[in-house]
Amino acid sequence: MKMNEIEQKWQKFWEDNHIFEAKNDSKLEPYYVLVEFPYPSGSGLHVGHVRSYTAQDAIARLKRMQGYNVLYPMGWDAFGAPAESYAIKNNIHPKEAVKENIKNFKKQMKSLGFSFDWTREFSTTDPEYYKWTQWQFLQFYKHNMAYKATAKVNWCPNCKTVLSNEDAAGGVCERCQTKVEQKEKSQWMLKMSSYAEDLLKGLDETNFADRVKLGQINWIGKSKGVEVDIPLVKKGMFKIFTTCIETIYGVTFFVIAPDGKLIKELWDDIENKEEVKSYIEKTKNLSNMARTELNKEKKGCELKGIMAIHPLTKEHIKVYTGDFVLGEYGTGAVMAVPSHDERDFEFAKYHKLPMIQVIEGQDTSEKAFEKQDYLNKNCRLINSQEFTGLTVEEAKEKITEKLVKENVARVVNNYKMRDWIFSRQRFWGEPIPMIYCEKCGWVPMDEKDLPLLLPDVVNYVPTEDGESPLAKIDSWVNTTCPKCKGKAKRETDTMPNWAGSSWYFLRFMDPKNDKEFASMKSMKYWNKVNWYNGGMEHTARHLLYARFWVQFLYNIGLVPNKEMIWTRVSHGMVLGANNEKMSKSKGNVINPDDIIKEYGADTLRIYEVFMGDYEQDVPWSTDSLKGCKRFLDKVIRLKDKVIDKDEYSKDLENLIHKSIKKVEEDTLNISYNTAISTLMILTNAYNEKDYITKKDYHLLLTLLNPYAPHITEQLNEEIGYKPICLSPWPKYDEEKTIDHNITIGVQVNGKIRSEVEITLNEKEETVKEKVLKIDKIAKYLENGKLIKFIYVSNKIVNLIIK
RNA sequence: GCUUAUGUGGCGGAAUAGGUAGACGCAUAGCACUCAAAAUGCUACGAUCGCAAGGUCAUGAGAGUUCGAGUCUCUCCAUAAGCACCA
Repeated sequence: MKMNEIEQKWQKFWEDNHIFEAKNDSKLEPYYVLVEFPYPSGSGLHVGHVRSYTAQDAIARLKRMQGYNVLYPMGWDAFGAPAESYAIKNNIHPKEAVKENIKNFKKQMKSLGFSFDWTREFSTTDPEYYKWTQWQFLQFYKHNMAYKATAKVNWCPNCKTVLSNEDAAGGVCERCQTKVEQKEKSQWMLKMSSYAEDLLKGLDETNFADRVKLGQINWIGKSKGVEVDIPLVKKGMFKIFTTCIETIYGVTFFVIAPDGKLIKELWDDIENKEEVKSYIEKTKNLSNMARTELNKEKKGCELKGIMAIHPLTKEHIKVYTGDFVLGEYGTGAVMAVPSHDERDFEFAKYHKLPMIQVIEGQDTSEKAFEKQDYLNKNCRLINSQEFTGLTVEEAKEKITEKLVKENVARVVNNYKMRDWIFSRQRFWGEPIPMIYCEKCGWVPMDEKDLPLLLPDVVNYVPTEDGESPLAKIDSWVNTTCPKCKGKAKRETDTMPNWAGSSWYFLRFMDPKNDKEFASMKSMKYWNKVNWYNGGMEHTARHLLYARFWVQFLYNIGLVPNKEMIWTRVSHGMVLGANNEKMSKSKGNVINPDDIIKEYGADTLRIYEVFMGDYEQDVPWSTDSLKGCKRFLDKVIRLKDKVIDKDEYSKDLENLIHKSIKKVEEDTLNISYNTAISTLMILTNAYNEKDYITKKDYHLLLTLLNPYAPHITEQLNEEIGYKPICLSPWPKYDEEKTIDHNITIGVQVNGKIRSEVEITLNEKEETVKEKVLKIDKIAKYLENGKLIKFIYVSNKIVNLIIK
């Protein structure tokens, strides 16, 4: 039988017998294995996809054999800009393009024999699915978690289009290389910032890898500090946020953001309005990149007429605006301590402002003495009235205490994480189900009218002023207000790509439900995603969005757990043979179809997990792939050595039990490469024998099955066993994995000189006796005296000889 | 600049409650089989000195702790990814 016939035969068998279909009403323990569902691009499945799908497939198959009711689903994350660009270019409706691509992806996946439960398949672009995405958006809105606000977008003045951060990388438009501008647009926002603390705390209820947790923590960016009221000489006040309250006596000016609310509040009292206005204008149009170019010189502009009062010394202090202060973070204003902050230092130098050193330990005439250098070094305060002489750490506490007591400050936390900008000026996304009525304002659509379908239009190009293409379709835009029934217009922005992927794992638990996005009963049964795998690039944002979404649903009582994902693992990329990212332009792309055709699906699967550490990037090597083919060929040839005997060969027993243990542990421990090498060792051991028993062979095939399911099923059938996919995973006997005779190293003065064979847990005396009898060791003893005999049970012998 | 990760043969990588570094695979070379090739099998394969026995040096660099360090501590260096004025 040819390889591809074997593959097709078993793929058909699995499908015909519904082997991989998960049951929602099972009595068995559930196990939910999830891989990030792909964006079905026109270029087809990437060998990188194959790597993670194979890895997770191995887990799914193993867990199934262990008797779990395994859910291993697959679907499509098919909204997004690439599909839209493709559609514009080829003049085809994205819906059609997506359909084609999905078909191709699915065919490729099936040819690899992944054990997905295809009965649960869906695409985020299915109206039956995005109906619920829209419905959930309405819940956000109804619980005051969605609001409209102006936010900056990347704008290409040449293409007349809004760009994503990715497309605006480096501050230029990816398509035409024009400099990207910042444009203010009114957009829907989700109040994610209010979940910052919960998202941090929730991490304790997960089993994410440390580096994944860290990614989440960094993205949330919590900092603890003090918010201080700063009164103004004339009238009013503003607030500043600082994490370094100990430097408050070093304040020589204040800086407020040019882009925040604060400057507008102070506007009336500003005397040099023209100058300030032109500064604001100048910074406003700069993209973030251009702003960082100004890094060297801290310019900015004094706010004449505004004079602040130092909260402790009561001195009068100047106020500036400067674009290094961000309107969106903290209070949008900072206290400037040039002696102890590099940015403030440069600003002060530029404006020739005074500096006061308040922490001892370093000269501050040339550069600031910053917190990373003075914290926890027992540095003491100077020039700080009654706090002089205290350590930085003491002063932090005492100064805060005083300010809080005087009721001019509060201890607060700030987070880098902002609210989620939820609008996209694009066609190919979920329409936001909101309606604007002149009389009633923003009104949510009636839930029973969902889904709000994307219209079939011919032109997907955004409008001249950056509105979504939907804005051009009058028949779609014009509607009636659900409240007053008067004339109204639909929101024409669509949701971001992240929306559909924020809850898809819940839908997989109950994909056909047309009453709710998923029933509580199903979600309670499946409980949590046991194992979630995806790329490193998604560990920060996608995971954070998904967790936020789930926590919100939990808080309004719609999901059973605050965290619905238990373990998250991130895989490394598969690079081209030249160690660079695979790309068409570099000509280093490997198409899995070609590999399957030439070497077979099982070979590709084995190679993908054997190629290296799963969490690290690895370059492609066709030579190594051939080695995996050789391994499978060896397994096939072993069949000629099989004798009809239904027990393990005695001399293989120990190795067999060790192998079961190791393959099982490694597979569930993301050490796929060593699981394969264990199987290679077992195969080599079989190969050295003149014959092996049927049972020996069946065992090898079973252990190998999660990785190479086709050929193992075939060989297994040929020796007369029932299908592996219907058989249990073998159990190992701990007692039989133990080696009773072991060889350990013998060191002289810490250097390996010989070895000695001992029995397990052998007593020191007899080991010593044996060691001293070794010729080589005896020789060392002739030239010196044995000072000390070190024996670490079952590990090593070390003789100290002088 | 900050954060994180990673540095082990010609290559991908094994090995961490500190205990024989280089498992497994690839590449390479020699041999066997063959008219030949492929496939397969056997042997060698970190560097270096030596005919050999054996020795010396080796896990990015340098120190340290230890009977013993790829693994622990400190100081550097390099590479990659992410964040980039977060007060």
